[in-house]
Amino acid sequence: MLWYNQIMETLSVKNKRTGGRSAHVMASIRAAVEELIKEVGRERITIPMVAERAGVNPTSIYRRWEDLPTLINDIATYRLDPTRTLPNTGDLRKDLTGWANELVAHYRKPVNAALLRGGASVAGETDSDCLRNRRGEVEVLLGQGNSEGFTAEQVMDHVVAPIVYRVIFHPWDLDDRTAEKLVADLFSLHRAELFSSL
Amino acid sequence: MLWYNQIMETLSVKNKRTGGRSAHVMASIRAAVEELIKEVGRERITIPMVAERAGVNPTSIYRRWEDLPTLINDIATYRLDPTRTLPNTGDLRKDLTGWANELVAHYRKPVNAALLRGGASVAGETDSDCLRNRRGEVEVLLGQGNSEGFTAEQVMDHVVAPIVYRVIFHPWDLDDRTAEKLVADLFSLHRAELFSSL
DNA sequence: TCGTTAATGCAAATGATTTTGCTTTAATTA
DNA sequence: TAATTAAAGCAAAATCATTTGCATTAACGA
Repeated sequence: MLWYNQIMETLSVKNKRTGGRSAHVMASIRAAVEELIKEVGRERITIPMVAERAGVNPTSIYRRWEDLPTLINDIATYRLDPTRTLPNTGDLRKDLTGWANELVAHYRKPVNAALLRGGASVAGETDSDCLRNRRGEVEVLLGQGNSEGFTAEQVMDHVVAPIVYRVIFHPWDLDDRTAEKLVADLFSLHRAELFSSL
Repeated sequence: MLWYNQIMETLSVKNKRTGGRSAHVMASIRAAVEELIKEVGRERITIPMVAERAGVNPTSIYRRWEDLPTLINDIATYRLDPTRTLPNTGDLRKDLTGWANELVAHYRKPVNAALLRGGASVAGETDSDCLRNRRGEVEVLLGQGNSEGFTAEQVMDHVVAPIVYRVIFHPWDLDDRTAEKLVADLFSLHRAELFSSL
C-alpha cells in the first residue's frame, strides 16, 4: 500500500498541492486504471471510463494528463523494485531460478503484463528498453560467484526472452514451472557445449 | 508482394466477394495502417485517419472490423504470406535455420517490426496471438520428416521467442547470424537431453 | 454479356469524447 | 483561524467517432 504522497511522487505531471483531496483523486484514478487494464485491456480504456470508475470528474484527468497513453504509462509504472536484493546463494542455478521466478510472478499480475505490452508498443527506436534493468540484473547474477561460462546474452535469449514472449502473447502459458524449466533448458544447453567440445 | 485474393484470405472477417474492388480496398487499408504505424505510432491511430489515408470510406472499415484493435491485429498477424512454401529439404536443422532466417529478414524491415510491436500492444486477451501462424509453421516443419524429438514449444521458446524479443526491444541486435546461432543452441540443448539420459 | 446482390460510398443522425468558462471546494501558508 | 489560490467539479459547447438508411458500384455466377 502506497501512501498518497508516494503516489503523487510517481506522476510525470506534478501538482503543487499533494495532500488530501488531490492524492485521493490520484489514488482512485490509479486503482481505476489498474482494474480496467485487467477487465478490458489497455487498448479499450477511455478517459471517461477511468473517470467514472474512479468517481472523479473527467475534466480532472484531461487537465492533468496530455492524453491516454501518458496517463496509462504514468499510472501503470509499477516496476520491479530496482533496489531489491537479488538471490545470492552461491549456486548459480538456484539463483537464476529464483530470480526468473520473481520475474514470472511479477508479470503474472495483469497490470504488469499490460505495462510490458505498453512498453513493447513504444520500444525499438528510442533507448527506452523497459527490460534493460533485467539485463543488468542478469549480469549481476552471473558476476557473483561462478558464472559457469554463461553469457548475459544466453540468459536473455533462453530464459528472459521466452518469459517475455509468454507474458506478451501467451500469458495463459505462464505458470510457476516455467522459470525452472527454462533455467533447466539453459543448463542443458550449456552442458551440451561442454560435451561437444570434448 | 501478395496478390489481392491472398490478402482477402488473410482477414479475420470474410467477404463473399474477394476480388477487384474489395481486394483493392483491403490493400489500401493495409498500406494505410502500415504507414501510420510508422508515422504516428500505434497509440495515435484512429479509424477515420486510416480511412482518409487509404482513400476509403470510414464506413467500409467500421462494417468490416469490430474495432481498431481488431483491425490492427488482423494486419499485424498476416504480414508474412501464410501460403508461402516452407523449406523442406529433409534436413530439419537446415529447414529450421532457413525458416528462422526468413523470420529475421522479415522483421528487420522497420514496418514489420512496428507492426509486431503494434500486435504486442493488443495481445494477451482472447486468442488474438499475432504469432499463431508462426507456431503453425513450426508444427509443419517438425511434421515433415524427422522432428528429432523437438516439440513446437521448444522451438518457440528457444528460437522464435529470442527473435521476437530482439525485434521488439533490441532490433539492433538482430543480425543475419542470429537465426543460425539460435537453431544451433536449440540443437545443442537437444543433444544435452540425449546425453543426460544416458 | 446480363442480372443479382454483396460491398462500398455518401450523408445525415446519433453518440461519445474533449475543451472551455465558470463555480465550488479544500490544501496550504501565514 | 482566515486568506489565498490550486485543484476539482459542473455544465454547456465544440469536436470527433460511430452508426444507420439509402444510393451507387461492380464482382461473380448464370
